[in-house]
Amino acid sequence: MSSAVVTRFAPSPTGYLHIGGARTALFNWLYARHFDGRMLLRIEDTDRERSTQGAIDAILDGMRWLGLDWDGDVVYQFARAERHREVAENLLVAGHAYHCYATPEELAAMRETARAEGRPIRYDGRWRDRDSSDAPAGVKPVIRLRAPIDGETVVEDGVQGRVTWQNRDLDDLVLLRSDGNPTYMLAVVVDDHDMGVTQVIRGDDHLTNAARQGQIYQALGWDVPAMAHIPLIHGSDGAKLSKRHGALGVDAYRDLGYLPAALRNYLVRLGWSHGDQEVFSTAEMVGAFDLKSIGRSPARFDFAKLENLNGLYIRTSEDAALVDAIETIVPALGPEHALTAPIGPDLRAKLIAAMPGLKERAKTLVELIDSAYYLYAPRPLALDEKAKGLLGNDARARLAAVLPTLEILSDWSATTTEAAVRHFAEGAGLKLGQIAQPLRAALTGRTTSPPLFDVMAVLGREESLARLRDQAQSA
RNA sequence: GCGCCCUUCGUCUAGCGGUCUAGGACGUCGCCCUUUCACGGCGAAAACACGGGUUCGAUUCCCGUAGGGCGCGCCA
Repeated sequence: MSSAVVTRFAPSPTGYLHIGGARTALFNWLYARHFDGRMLLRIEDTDRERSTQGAIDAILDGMRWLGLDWDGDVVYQFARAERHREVAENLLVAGHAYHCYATPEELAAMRETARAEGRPIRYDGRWRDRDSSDAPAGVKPVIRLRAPIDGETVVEDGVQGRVTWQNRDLDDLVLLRSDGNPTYMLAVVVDDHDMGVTQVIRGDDHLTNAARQGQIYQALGWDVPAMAHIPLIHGSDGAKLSKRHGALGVDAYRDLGYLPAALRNYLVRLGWSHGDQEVFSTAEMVGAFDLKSIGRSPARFDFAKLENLNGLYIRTSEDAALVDAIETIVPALGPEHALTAPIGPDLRAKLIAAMPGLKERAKTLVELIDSAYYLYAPRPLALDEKAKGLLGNDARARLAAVLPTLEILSDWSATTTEAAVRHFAEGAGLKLGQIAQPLRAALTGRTTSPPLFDVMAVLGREESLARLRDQAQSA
C-alpha cells in the first residue's frame, strides 16, 4: 500500500488565506488524496508578534469553504517550542551548532557594510570558532547551525529537478533565538520530521530554504522528505500578487460570488495540466494529479478565466444548491441588494423556480442575485435607466392593450404566456420584440433579465397582472 | 551585489528531436440561433524572447545574452 504518503499545509497566521496559499493547500490535498495518504495542517505561529487568532480562523474557514479537509488535529508550532529547543541543544552538544553573541545591531552593520562593498550579504561566521568565554557581558546568544563550508548541498525537487548550491554560498543560519524560541528553519525541520511528513509541497519562494533545511537535516542525521516547490502566482502585470491586483483572501472570492468548486478548478490549472483537459470534477482532479505535470514558470492570475469557469459551474449546479449558496453570501452584499438572510420559504421557492432561466446567464453568484432582482425587489419596482427608456407612452399603451389578452389566461406557464403574447403581437401587427421588451421592463424593472415567459411563469398570474396594471396606468 | 529559478498566442497551457503549415482553453473579433442578455454552434486574428552551438534535422538538448521572479532577518 502507498498509504505512507503524508503531506502538510503550513501557513503562518499573519493574514488571511491568500490565493497562493490556497493553491498550495489544494496541491497538498490532491497529492495526499491521490495516494490515499494524509494531509496535515500546521499553523506556523512561532512569530508571536505577528500571529493572530483572527488569521488562524480566516485560514481554517478558508480551507473549509474550499472543501480542503485535513487529517488529525491542527498542529500549532509554537506549542512545540520545547522540543525545538531540545533539538537545538542536542545540535550544540554534538558540535553541529554554536553560540553566536553578535547583536542585531552588529549584524545589521555587517550586512550594510557588505552591501556597500558589493560583497555577498551573509553572516560572516565571526562566532563560529570563538570560545564562549569571549562572550560579551549581558548579551544573550543565539544558536547557529555550523553549516559545512566546503562541498555542495543538493535538493532533489519533484518539480524543479536537481538544484545545487555551493555550501560557501550558504551561511550559518540561526536555529534558536536569544529569547530561547526556535526560528522557522529549525521548527519546520523538526516538525516535518516528527509529524512523519513524507512529501513537502510549498511555494517556490522556499526553494533556497530547502537547501538550508537540508543542512539541518544532515546535521541531525535525519532523512529529508521529498520536496516539491511549485511556481508562484503572479498578478496580471507579472509582479507578485498583491492587494493592488484586487486579490485578497479566499473569503473575498467567496463574497465576489465564486463557487469553491470553480475556484478549485481554476487553481488546479494554474501551473498544473493534464493534456488538454480544462474542467475537472474533484474526483478527476484527485485521480489525475501528479507532480510531474506541474510546470516551472510562474502563472498570472486571470479573473476572466475564473469567471468563465465559475459561469460553467453555476450553469451545471442544482437550482436549490445555488439558492443555498446565494444565501451564504447575502450578509456580505450590503443593503443596496434589498435581500436578507435567511431567505423565506416563498422567496426561496420563487428563486428555485427562476434558477433554470437565471443561471444560464450569470458568471457569479452576485450576478445571479442581481438578475433575480424582480423576485425580491420592493414594490413599486424601481426601474433601471434602460427599462425607463423602454416604457414610453407608446409602450405603455401596448401594455394596456395586451392586458385583456393576458387576463383571460388561467394557465401562466411559460408556453401558454408565450403563445398568448405572440398571438397578440400578430393580431396587433407588432413585432414580438415590440411588446416583449416593455413587458419585461414592466415586470422586472430591468432589460437584461432573462426569458420573459419564464419571468411570467415564476411571478404567476396575479403578481404579473398587478405589475402590468401598475405600469400601464402610470402613463 | 551574490545565489537559485523561469521564458510557446494578451492569459492559462499542450508539446517530452522529425507527427509543428505549433494543438486546446479563456479573452477578443465575425457569422448563426434569438423578444433582450446569455447559453449553444461555426469561423478568424493571435505565440516557440534573442544569439550561438550539438544534430541529417531543433519549439524540443547545451552555452551565452536579454527580460522576469524568488531568496540572501534573532519573518515565515
